[in-house]
Amino acid sequence: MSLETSKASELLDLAEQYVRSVGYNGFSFRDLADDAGIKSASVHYHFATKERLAAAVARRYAERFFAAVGDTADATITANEQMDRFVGLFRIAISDDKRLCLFCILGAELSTLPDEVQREVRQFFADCTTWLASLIARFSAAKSLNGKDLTARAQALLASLEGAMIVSRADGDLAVFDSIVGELRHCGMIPRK
Amino acid sequence: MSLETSKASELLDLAEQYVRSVGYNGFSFRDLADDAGIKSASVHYHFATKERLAAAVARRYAERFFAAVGDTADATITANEQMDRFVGLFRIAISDDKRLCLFCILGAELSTLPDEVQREVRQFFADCTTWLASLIARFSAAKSLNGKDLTARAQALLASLEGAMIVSRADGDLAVFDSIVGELRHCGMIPRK
DNA sequence: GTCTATAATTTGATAGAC
DNA sequence: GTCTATCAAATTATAGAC
Repeated sequence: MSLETSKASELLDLAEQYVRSVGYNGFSFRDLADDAGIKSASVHYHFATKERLAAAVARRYAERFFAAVGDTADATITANEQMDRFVGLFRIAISDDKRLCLFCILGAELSTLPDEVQREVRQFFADCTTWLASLIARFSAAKSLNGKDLTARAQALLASLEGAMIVSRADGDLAVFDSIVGELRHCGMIPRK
Repeated sequence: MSLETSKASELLDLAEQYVRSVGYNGFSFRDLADDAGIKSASVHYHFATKERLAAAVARRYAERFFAAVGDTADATITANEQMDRFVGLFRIAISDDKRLCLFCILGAELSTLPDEVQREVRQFFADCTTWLASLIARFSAAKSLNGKDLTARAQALLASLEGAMIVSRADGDLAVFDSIVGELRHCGMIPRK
């Protein structure tokens, strides 16, 4: 269960790719083991159960995500730039083969996930909403909004981006994602200072 | 395989509920059979394979969906009312226990679905985009938009609603869906004549 | 850390009786 | 139309050797 091991992190990488492609119920320990060049029993040495593996994948994904977008209190980056970073992370996720953002697919699968994984999913959406509300508050156009309005704005934008990945992948064209982002900017859902 | 049979349509009902709750990979023929009070072997009499069952569920769902929203050329209903119908169908889907719109979850699972089901998913999103673009065109605010712009608008709104269901369910509060719809109206993504 | 071997269960699906 | 019986394969997971 040592996440320091190179094999453990390799398994996390592979598991993340699997989840983002086919979901939690769409891959097995054997698929994972084959890709990693070991036996499925050996996967259990690193991660006792599939639930713990998926929870570890989710936690690492969330940590990296928030590390990548940065702190909203960071004064060395403009609100515009930080919003571009945020949107950019979703674009990177969808442009990676035919995959989605991890929490988009886990969110859709929510009620079939083990408890520990469900908690990670809910936590990510909650944290993401908080982060986004805090960023939106930095835009002058949002100066008149109270906390509840900011949360609503944040959830709407988050929802639009998650949905954009699904619609874009179904169409098979990354341009659809870009087109939707363009609409979100145009209508002010993605603010511009 | 006779979809006229009452048992076949009961199985479609149950399968639809399963897919909308736990996805295509989240339930088995035995789960379905138990709920229907028959044996799993008997399910195969009505639907030869899981692929054909899921495809039938998807086709029926799409047919009912477009029948419920009506024809965009129908002059007996205003564009406002028809948009409310459209949004309302998504709200009904999410307010049904902890379920999603069928194509939201199938869209997320896309790359793990059998070919026939994948085709149904792509078809629904394509048809839904066409329908929505045609409706949006009826609003005066969209009079200056060309076909490509209308498609982009339609895809953006469709994506936002699909994502709203995921985010709302993760939060566990239907009010989140309503709040997001409020934002979509406010920013003009959902037009108003 | 990885292996072999295996357990216990579930899966989608088929054959054939009633 | 539904059943019993069964299949082959896959699943998560464990025990114990190396």
